[in-house]
Amino acid sequence: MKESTESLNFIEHIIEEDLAAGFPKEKLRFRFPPEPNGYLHIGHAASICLNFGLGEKYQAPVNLRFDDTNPSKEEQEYVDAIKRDIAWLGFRWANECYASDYFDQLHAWAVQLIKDDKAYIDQQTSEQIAAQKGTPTTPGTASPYRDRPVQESLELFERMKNGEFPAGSYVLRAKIDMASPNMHMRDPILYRIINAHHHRTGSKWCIYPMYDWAHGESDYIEQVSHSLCTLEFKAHRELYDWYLDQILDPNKLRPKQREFARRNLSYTVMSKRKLLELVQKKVVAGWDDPRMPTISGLRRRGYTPTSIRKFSDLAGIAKRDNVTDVSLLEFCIREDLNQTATRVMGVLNPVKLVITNYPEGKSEILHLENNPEEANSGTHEVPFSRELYIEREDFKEDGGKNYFRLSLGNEVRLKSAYIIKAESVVKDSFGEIQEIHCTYDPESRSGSGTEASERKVKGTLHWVSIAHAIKAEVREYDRLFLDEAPDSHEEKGFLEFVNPNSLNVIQEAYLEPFLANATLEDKYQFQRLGYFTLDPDSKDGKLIFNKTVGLKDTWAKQNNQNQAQNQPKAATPTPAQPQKKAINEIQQIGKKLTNLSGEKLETAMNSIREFAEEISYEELEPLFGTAVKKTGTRIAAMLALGVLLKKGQEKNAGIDTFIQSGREDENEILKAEAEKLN
RNA sequence: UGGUCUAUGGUGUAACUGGCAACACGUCUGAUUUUGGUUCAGAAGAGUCUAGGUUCGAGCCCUAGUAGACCAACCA
Repeated sequence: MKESTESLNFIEHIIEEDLAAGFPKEKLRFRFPPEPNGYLHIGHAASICLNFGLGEKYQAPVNLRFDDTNPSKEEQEYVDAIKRDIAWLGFRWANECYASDYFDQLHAWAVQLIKDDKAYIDQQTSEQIAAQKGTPTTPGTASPYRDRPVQESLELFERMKNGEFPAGSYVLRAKIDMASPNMHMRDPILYRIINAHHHRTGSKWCIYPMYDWAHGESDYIEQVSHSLCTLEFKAHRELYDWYLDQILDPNKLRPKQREFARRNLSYTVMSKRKLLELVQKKVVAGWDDPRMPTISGLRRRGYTPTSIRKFSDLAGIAKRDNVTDVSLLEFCIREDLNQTATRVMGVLNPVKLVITNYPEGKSEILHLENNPEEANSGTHEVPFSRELYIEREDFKEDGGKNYFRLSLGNEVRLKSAYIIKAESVVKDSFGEIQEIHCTYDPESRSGSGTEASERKVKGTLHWVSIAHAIKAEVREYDRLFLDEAPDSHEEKGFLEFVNPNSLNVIQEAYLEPFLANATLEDKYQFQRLGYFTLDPDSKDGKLIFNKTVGLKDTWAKQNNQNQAQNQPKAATPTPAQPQKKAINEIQQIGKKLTNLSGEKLETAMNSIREFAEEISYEELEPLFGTAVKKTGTRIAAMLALGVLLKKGQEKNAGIDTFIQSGREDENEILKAEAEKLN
């Protein structure tokens, strides 16, 4: 159970308020309403976790409802994928519903609307209707068919339903208000003719309800109490309510729509249309490509339901535009996998290491802890022998003092095995290292309890025995886009930011033999490298592992920083930061002034004086009116004024008043500066 | 240019009916460590878009700006 001190998001506040106002808790009901026209993504996870999370929190039913009102875009494949993803996330829906289940009811209500003279049949082209709609700033004009007699509309609607007309020839429109400032209220379309096979109703219908008509009424039919959707539907709310008003039985629950901001993730895109484009243009291998932000992509990549739910929880729900840093998602998966993943060893970029004093032909079985984070996780066996692979990056002939890995003459621990010392290298004619020759300390075997085994050495390396290693393909992934928000550029399409190196395939990695029995469900930590999971492309005899996410790597970070520092200054492109105006700088610095003291204060005041050299009196004058409590800004203004006066600015009434007010202020600094100018 | 919504450290969210701006990620130290992981201890970083106002007191209320988002599909 959650603690009562936990902070609530604004949706939860609304529900708590409703409850406090007397809404019965047992009538709470939610729904998640996807359109089956694409796969679910991490943005949907926000909505799924919100709705189903609310259901769990209040013990309320949550329906899964497919908004399947447009047969030309929707497919059974998507229905199946969506159900699979939600179930995988660990949520259980109360009912599996379809808007198409309500087509008969919706149609009956539409007929009633016509009879009530609240709807009419229009027979203009979509262009004509669009033109009459007006713009957000100018009112629309009425359709010439707006006052068609009720009986005539009724007959035409019936004939539409019977398939007597071609697609696009007639529509049913609500009769609301062509002058409404809300475009959605300008006689919106309720029904249109579509001749396409529907994944559930087949060819029964050739007229299909529009989203607004179907959605709110579906909520009503299911007696959903809180209909939560994303912000772009805010403007639809008025129509949602209008439709409800037409059919509402006052004895029944009236659903209410509330809107929250959709969740964006940095370095990716989050719209089904764009994701579909990536699939269709073969930028990625499919909806479940591990680089995709889809639930199925993340699953294939190795993300767990726990991590995704945790992410949704941490990211929260609010109403402002956002781009959540992907590092938060990565934190969530690392946190989960650190607790649960089995530790193994694998070498991705091998170099041969020979232990010269280890008997040829000998091998032994060592034991590797399955998970140091979990006390009873046990161990598994790993073979050791004279010839091993280690990572090429784990050896340098001369490493330097910050290099904890293997270098000539230095000792290092082989994880769960022995301490070794590098003695020499064998190179080919290009100078490339072929073999590293070392000696080992036979007394130092891990866990043997000997004094030598307890010895502290700086570094520990992972390794595999060449004779025993199994081969596997390993796929490493980088962000799919190079830009933090690839679809936020007006002049460039998101595809221009695709990262050409988002996939790196290692054809032949060497893994400890334990991994031969890996299953798709298993999660591994390749020690010192990251988390990996088996890809479904794996076949008998050919293992393929996906890298879910790397371990945090402070060493790599440190290296990158050093490299950046060593680069000549001209090569580091200074971001084209628009130069702030001097007056703004002064305001900025001034704000913080009252929090500073000593040297910092001195520095700040001096930089204000410097910036003041570049400003005009006209720019400064408005600051004289700064509220009394904003002392910092007033000090800054006083300092700047001092500079201007020194430069020959004439005193005037405004200046005198400002100086006088400063002299009378409680703040010592302000007082002192004002005195100087008096 | 009409309507609607939003604005809090680098990022994402909190802050109850006005009462010392909090948490997480990220960043940076240091300790521990047979994973340069984990864990632990700590630090820096915002005075809440701007300017007024109400108030003993404003991130929160009021006014006026500014910036961004959404709205004119027979899509959802």
